[in-house]
Amino acid sequence: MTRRTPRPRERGIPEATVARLPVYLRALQALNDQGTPTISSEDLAAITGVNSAKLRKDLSHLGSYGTRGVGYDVDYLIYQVSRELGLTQDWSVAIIGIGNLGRALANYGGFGSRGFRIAALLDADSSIVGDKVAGLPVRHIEILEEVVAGESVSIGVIATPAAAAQSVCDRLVGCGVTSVLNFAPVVLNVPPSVDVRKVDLSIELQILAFHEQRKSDGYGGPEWFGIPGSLT
Amino acid sequence: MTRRTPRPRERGIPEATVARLPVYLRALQALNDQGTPTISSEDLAAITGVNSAKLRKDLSHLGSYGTRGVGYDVDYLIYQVSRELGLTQDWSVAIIGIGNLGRALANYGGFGSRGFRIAALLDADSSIVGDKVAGLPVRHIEILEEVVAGESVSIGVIATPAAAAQSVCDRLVGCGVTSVLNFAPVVLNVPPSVDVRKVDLSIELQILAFHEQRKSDGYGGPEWFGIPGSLT
DNA sequence: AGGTGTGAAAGTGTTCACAGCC
DNA sequence: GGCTGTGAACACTTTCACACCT
Repeated sequence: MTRRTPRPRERGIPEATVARLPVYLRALQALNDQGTPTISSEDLAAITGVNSAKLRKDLSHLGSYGTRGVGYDVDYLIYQVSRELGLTQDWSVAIIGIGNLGRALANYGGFGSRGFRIAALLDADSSIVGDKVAGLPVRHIEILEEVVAGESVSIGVIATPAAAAQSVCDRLVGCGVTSVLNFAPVVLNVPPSVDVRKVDLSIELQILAFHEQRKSDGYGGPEWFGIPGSLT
Repeated sequence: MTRRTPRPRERGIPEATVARLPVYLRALQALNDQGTPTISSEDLAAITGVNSAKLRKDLSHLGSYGTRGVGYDVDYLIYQVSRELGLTQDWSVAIIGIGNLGRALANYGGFGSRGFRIAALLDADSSIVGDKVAGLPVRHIEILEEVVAGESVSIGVIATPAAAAQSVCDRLVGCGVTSVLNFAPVVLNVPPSVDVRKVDLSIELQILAFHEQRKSDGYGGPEWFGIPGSLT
């Protein structure tokens, strides 16, 4: 039996692990930039703010890439994590909605180090269509399907007002986009084959407010101390 | 024994529940705007994209606010959820780093319906200090401590370049801010009493790329169908 | 000695299914 | 009849602790 790419574990990296791999990757790249050749799970865990056992278990899902008594080779681990995350190929991204936020996203140069290419900017407002933002022309949303096909867009970033988000999403899905990053404050309805991730400023603030309230509440005075992990 | 506010459950709403309450709240407000007086868990769950049992369990952590055979009173539930999230009081927010993103955040009017007030904008770049953004003057980061005290800031939003984020965070923590929303792509080091939430564009894209890769991989063809919940 | 990889235990979160109330 | 609230089962995640390798 021959297999060209020695696939580590046949399938199923836990979602919680996937969400942390980018954090490890960033730390590893920083270590690499400063010339560190190897790193122990203990040290990398400290840098990324996780428990070292968790880090080792996370990495073990990719395969056995560490050396006992030594640690992990930074370069090699960068390669393995990148590969697992699919960053060895380039993904074309379209940003829809070039308001304040869309502009900020377009200009956010380090859009994840490498692996992503902002391929198109789209907006419904004719008065900004044709403008250049971050070196790219804003195109009219009318030709979304055409642009998605022409640029092989595989990830759509929705930065429109809430009211427009679902219909933009439907059109993206309609022309084959199966990954969406949604900044509009609405729950998007999509078929189960489509992945949606949501970034919602006001939700984050509300979660912070909840905890902030607890801190200054009557609660927690007495039992605050001595309960390890009562905060987190 | 007298208690003015009838506190539902003495303590400990699960973190996962807290993260969903803002989503329910937004849906409830939309229902209220369109005049819907009551809603069942089934219907609210459909709108917010969760399982109805989960929704009921989430709400049960706040108390017994539903009516069997009927559903939940929209108005009353809005009040209870808002109160639990601490939105009955106003929180002052400072945004540090008024680049593209900071500007977008400052202009993002519906900053969580109500409950939050953008109290200050700060930046290190003297050439934009004094400019008005979203009706507020940009002030110099030198006077951060003064501004935090003067405006009673309780939530700091870090929208600076990565290199500046930790030192800005330290200064916020130093003058008593215990809630931080971090947009800079770095892991912030804070004492355990401080809550940090992170919003990271490139991490979200990388997670999407991982799943996108899996979809177009050799994997998943055969066992794709018939496994309920194999995605999500 | 030093540090990875991993069973096993503990902790969290989700879903089912139904008793009980309206 | 319809719908909430919740015990119990299940699934996922984290953490511990240590065997095993270098």
